[in-house]
Amino acid sequence: MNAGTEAPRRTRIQQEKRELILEAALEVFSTHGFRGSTIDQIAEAAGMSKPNLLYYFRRKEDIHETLMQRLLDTWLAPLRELDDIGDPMTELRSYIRRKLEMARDFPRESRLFANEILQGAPRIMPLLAGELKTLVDEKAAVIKGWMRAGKIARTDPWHLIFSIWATTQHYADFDVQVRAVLGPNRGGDGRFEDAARFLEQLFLDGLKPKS
Amino acid sequence: MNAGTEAPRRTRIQQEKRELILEAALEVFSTHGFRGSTIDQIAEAAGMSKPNLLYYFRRKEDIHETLMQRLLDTWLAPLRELDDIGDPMTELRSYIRRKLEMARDFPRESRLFANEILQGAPRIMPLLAGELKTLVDEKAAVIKGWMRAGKIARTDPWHLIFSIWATTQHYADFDVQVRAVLGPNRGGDGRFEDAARFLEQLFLDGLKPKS
DNA sequence: CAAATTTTTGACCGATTGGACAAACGTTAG
DNA sequence: CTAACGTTTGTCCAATCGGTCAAAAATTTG
Repeated sequence: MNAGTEAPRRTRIQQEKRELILEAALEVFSTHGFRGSTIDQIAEAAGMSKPNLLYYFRRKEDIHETLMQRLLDTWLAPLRELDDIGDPMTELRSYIRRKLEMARDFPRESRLFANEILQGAPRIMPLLAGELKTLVDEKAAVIKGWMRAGKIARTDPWHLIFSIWATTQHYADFDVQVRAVLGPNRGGDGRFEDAARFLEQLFLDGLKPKS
Repeated sequence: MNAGTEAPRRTRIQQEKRELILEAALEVFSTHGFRGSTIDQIAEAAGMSKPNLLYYFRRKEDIHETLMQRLLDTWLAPLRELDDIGDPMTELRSYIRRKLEMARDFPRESRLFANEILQGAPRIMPLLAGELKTLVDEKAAVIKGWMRAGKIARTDPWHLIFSIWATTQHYADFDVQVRAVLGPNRGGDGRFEDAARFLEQLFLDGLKPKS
C-alpha cells in the first residue's frame, strides 16, 4: 500500500517555489500548449534559472501532470454540486452561471484543458474514460430523473451537459475571437453579463417567439 | 499595383505536390498545433524528404498561412449563406445543421482553427477584427430584423452566433472527450445525429417543460 | 560558531529543430 | 542528342530543446 505516493514532506521553500513554478507554467502552457512551451520560458516567467526549476520538477512532464491533476478537481467541482435537491431549473441555471464565472475567472485553466483535449488528450485519456465518464453518467441520471418527473423538457442529458460546457468555456477558450467580433464597445467587461443573460434565455426558452 | 501578389504560375507537379503538403500539414498542425509540429513530421506525412518539402514552401509559416487562408473561406461559408429570404427559424436550423455537418466532416479544419484561436490568434488577428467582424455584424443585423418582426425571440444576436459556433464545433474540437464520456455504445457514429436532435430542440424550445 | 543540509548557479551534453546549399537526378523542348 | 529547366536528395549548420552535474552559495540544525 501507499507505494509511489509517499508523503511529499516538503520544505517551506519547496512549497513556495513549487507554487511559483506551477503558476508560471499555467500561464505558459495555457497559451502555447505542452510541446509549444519550453522550460526556459517557464523558468523565466517564474523568475528563476532553468536548472533551478529542474531542481523542483525533474521533468517538464511532471509540471504539466501536477497542473492537470489539480485542474480537474476544481474544474469539475460545479458539476459535482449539481444535486437532486432543489428546483431542477434553478439547479441547471446556477450550474450554467457557475461555469460561466469560471470561464471568466479562470480562463487559463480552461485553455490548458482545451489544449490537452484538442491534441487528443494523450496525458489524461484514462481520466476522461474513467472518473469523468462516471461523474457525467451519474449526473445524467439525475437529469433524466427530472425529465421523467416532468420538471424539464425531455432531451439527451449527455448532450445537454456538452452544450453547457461548450457555450460557457467558449468565452474562455475563444476569448480573443469573442472580443475581436464584439469590438471595443461591446467586447469590454460587460460581455460576460451579456453572455449570462443570453445563455439563461437560450437554455430556458430557446428561440421560438413567444407570440 | 499587384505588388507581392503576382500570378503564381505553377507547374502541374508543383500544384500536385503543394496540395499533398497542405493535406499532410493539415493533419499534423491540427493535432499538434503550430509550434508542436515539425517540418519533418509534415514531410514524412506527405511522403517526401524535408528539403523537398522546403522546395515548395520556403518556410514552415508559409504552409500554415496558406492553410489558414483557405480555411477561413470554407469555414465561414455557412454563415455567409444565412440569408434574409426564407423562414427565419428554418434558416437558423439549417445553419446549425450545416455547422454540425462541418464539424463531423472537417474536424481537422475545426481543430486547426481552434488551435490558432486558443493561442491568441497571433497569425490571423487582423482577419478576426476585420473580415470576420464585418460578416458577423452583418448577419447579426439580419437576425435583429427577424427579432423585430417577431419571427424569433429577442436576444443578443452576437451571442446567439457564438453559441451556435460553440455547440457545433465542440463535437470536432472536443471529440476525444465526447467519445470518452459517451462510451463505446453511444459514442459511435450515431453521436452526431443525437447531437443534431438535441441542438434542434435546445435552440427551438429550450429546456422549459411543455407542461 | 560549525557541520549538515538545502538551494542556486554556470557550464555542459546529446538530440532535435528550422532551414541552406550544391550536387545529382529527371523531364522536356529544340 | 543536348541544353535548359524543374525536381530531389544528402549533407551540413546554427539555434534551441530537455536535461545533467559538480561546485558554489545559502540556509537550517546542532
